[in-house]
Amino acid sequence: MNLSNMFPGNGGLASRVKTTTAPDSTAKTAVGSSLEDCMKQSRKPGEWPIKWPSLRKQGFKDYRPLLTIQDVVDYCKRMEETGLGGFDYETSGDRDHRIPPVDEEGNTVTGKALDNWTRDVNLDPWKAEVCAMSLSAAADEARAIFIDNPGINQFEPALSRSEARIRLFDTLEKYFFTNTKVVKIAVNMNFETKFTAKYGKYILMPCADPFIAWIRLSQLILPQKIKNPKRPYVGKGLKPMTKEIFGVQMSEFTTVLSRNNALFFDEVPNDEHDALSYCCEDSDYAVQHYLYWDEVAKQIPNGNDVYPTYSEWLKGIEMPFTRVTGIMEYWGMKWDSNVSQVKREEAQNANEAAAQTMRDIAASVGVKDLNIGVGGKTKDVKSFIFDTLRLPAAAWSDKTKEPSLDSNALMDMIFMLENKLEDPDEEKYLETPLPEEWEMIDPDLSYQNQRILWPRDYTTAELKRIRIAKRQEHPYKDIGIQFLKNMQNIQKYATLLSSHIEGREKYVNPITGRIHAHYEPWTETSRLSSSSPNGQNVPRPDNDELGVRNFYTAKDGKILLLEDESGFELRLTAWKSGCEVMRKAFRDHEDLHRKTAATMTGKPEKEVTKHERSGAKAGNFGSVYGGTEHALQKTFKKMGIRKSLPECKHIVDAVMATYPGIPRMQVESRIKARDNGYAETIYGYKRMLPAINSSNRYTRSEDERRAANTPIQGSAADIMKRAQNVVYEKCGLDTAVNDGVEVTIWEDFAPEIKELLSCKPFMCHGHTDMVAQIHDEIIVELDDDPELVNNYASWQKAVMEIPPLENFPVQLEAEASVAYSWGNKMSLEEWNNARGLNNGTKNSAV
DNA sequence: CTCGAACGCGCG
DNA sequence: GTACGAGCGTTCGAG
Repeated sequence: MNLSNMFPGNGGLASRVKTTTAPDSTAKTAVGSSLEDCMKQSRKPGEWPIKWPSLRKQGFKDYRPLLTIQDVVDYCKRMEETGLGGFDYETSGDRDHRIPPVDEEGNTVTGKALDNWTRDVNLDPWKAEVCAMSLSAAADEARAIFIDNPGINQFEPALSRSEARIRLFDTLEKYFFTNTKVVKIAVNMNFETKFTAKYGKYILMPCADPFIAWIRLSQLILPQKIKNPKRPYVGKGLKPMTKEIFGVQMSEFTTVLSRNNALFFDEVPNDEHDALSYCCEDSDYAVQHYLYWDEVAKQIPNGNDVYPTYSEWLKGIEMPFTRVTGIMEYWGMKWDSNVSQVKREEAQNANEAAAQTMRDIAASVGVKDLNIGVGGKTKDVKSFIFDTLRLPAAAWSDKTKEPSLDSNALMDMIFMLENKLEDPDEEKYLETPLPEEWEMIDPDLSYQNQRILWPRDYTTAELKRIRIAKRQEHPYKDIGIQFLKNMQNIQKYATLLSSHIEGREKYVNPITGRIHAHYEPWTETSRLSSSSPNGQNVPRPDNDELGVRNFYTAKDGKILLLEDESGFELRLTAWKSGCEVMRKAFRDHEDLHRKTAATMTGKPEKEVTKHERSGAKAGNFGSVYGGTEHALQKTFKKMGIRKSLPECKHIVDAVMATYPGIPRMQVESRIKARDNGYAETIYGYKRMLPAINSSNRYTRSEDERRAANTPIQGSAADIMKRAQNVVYEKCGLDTAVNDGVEVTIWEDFAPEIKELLSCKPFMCHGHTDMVAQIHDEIIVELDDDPELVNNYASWQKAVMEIPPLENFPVQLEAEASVAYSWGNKMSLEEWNNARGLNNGTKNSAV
């Protein structure tokens, strides 16, 4: 073919590569002089000496189309030779969703509105198709496959487009996705995972996502270049990073479209240079970035044998995990709009009733038409409480010093009114017994002057107690309490309504009837975060009269299987702290909270009450966070329990005395973090702690608590990621087998994982689908088939219970529940009984 | 009118 | 000033 057609005289790809690198004399090093500047600075703790890979010169671009299935098979062989398989999809709205990006007046939208349109129409796997894609076996070369674009380079033109697409993905499944000799590389593989799933295929190991690599590495070695640590990916997409690392300006999507008068990529003629280069560039640079950043990652050692460097951690855990977020986003969870509608009206009525009561109370003291707002916390309401009624405040904001009206403060204000307190600090005097003769004592006088009337001298506390007892009731005590209680109500229902009902309902996908929560790994501890809507903060049934979790249901003919790591963070604390008491407690299936309660009360364990145990439980959890008695007191208040500071201190002390490894771990973690400048998880994720050696005591102790907590919380995240990677892998392997593909299992998996992956195929796309993760819990949607459900549950339990390291001192334990709607779950045993399967676990799979 | 800060609340 | 991690809705005031 005549390549000169693809590279027109001016502005062609080859010339563009030259002009972007050559004239820039400063671009001698990989990322330009600014990087040198970064490295010149004295190394702070946690910064590694990195030998940056030298900039490779961009060669002649060998970009060509593949026209037949045989071409694709042949190129897969080529990728097998190099071991590299960059790939990338171009997607366009399908026949039913080709809505032009115009506003109500017919003008083409731009900017943010255009981004939203693209996301909705072109990037949703339920509304769009893969119209073209590319593959790359090496730097500077790539192959494009045009399915829908018009022109002479169409893939298998004799077939219908849908048939061509199906045949293409079948071919890729057989020779590419399941090929253990090729690293499947995609920038933002979350996206590729979703569209691969659309065609029922899975991206199997080994695989990599350079986007994850360059951000994770930047966090460690180029923190100066991350403007917003909470969104470390901003400004770090493929195009800006390619410009920064390789000095190459990649084509812009919108430019390609407008040059070709196209609204959708599949309208760009495939025999134009634009279509070919745009398509191929992404795969080419996916490969180049992968090779570049892996050189960097290899230089960062990890503190464990399983993944000796950051490179192994990235390749084994973190990059493959983008497949997991992708598959969970693809499936989402079914949302029952009918039930939610009924409950929404219920909440609206309750809310309106509370608002009316509040307005009536205000009117009764002469304030007409009080503006309640949605949540009952407008400044008019605040003014009514503190200026009109003059109710005593219970807490104040640190930043603005304004009185607080959160649920704790409301509870405390009611308590203060009931007990005639004017200041929240007076609460402690209520514990002081009131002398019998209190009525005849004037606490404002002194014993010196009152020898005749006072039988004895009184302590300051007693005098305070008497003063409180002698006080008049607050003039607005009754209506004040009534008003505050209605505020509590309105707050509760307003949150449920706006955040959890309306806030979720608006995300229901019209095609699937499901909510596809978004997941991201960019948290400080490497946990997942979820958004749009957040799928990880749905109210628990014990705290939600409306039962929002029940709006999430299994599809007809399916069940939800919920499997959680029991006592996850405490088990990891037992590992990390080396605490023998804790390890033994888990080994012998003792009740850890009861043990703490026994220390706390001095009672034998079996005499501990439920109430005492729940106090100890809060203390045990608090210890994982480096907690103090102040924080514990707050936690109790949230639980509706009032405890004094000394009581809380007593609980904290009891935890430390029961499990002496915990305070030891806190000290050790702190020392280690001071030396390293970072905290590290079980498999090697590192969190920088820039203030760990700060002279500011407050910020330093913040980082010290993080130093103790991150290895626990982050290790939990690492272990969940490994488990979910295995779940994705198995579903992909079994699905491929089901498609008649011969599969092999990636050699680098640990032996126990290999064993679990190689059991008889029983999973399948569309029948055993991972739909959510909530930090210690995996939710899958399974066919309502007892044999499948029991096989799956015990298989996944085995995966979740794999010892994280050799000779791991604590056994992980996973517990399975089954639900038809999320809020109504039963144990697997209960479900089996309900299905008449008393000896449920027929374990043919494991 | 838009945007960010502050607050408050849901989750593990 | 006193707990780790996260996202979202409301209100309000600044620009």
